[in-house]
Amino acid sequence: MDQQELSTYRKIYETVKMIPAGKVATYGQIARIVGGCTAIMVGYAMAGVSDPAIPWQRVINSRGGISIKDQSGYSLQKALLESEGVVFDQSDKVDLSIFGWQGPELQLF
DNA sequence: ATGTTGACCGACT
DNA sequence: GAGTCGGCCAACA
Repeated sequence: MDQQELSTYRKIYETVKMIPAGKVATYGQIARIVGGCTAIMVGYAMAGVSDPAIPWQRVINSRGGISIKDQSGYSLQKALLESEGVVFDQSDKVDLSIFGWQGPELQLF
């Protein structure tokens, strides 16, 4: 992993840290905000995270669902989000029009 | 080096 | 809604 990749990963983590509690963002959204990386890179970055300061659970897929295949990881993420006030519907999906993070621009206001 | 998979996305049928 | 495809790129065998 060279310096450019480390920089990109740092940006990913910085961006994820900006997501407020009770809100969620999608992999593609993070990738667009960071720039120069793709959604699946964000997924890899989240999988390898060890820093508890990073709210990795607030990153979900574009359909508002959890993408973790591991069952325990899946239920853990869902539980963490529900404890923050995020609501899942009958299909285990989050309504992004309600809980979706609008991006870092919103925080300037 | 090559092929496959993946906590993915978007467009298309 | 479901299934397919191409694209992106890191990790792994």
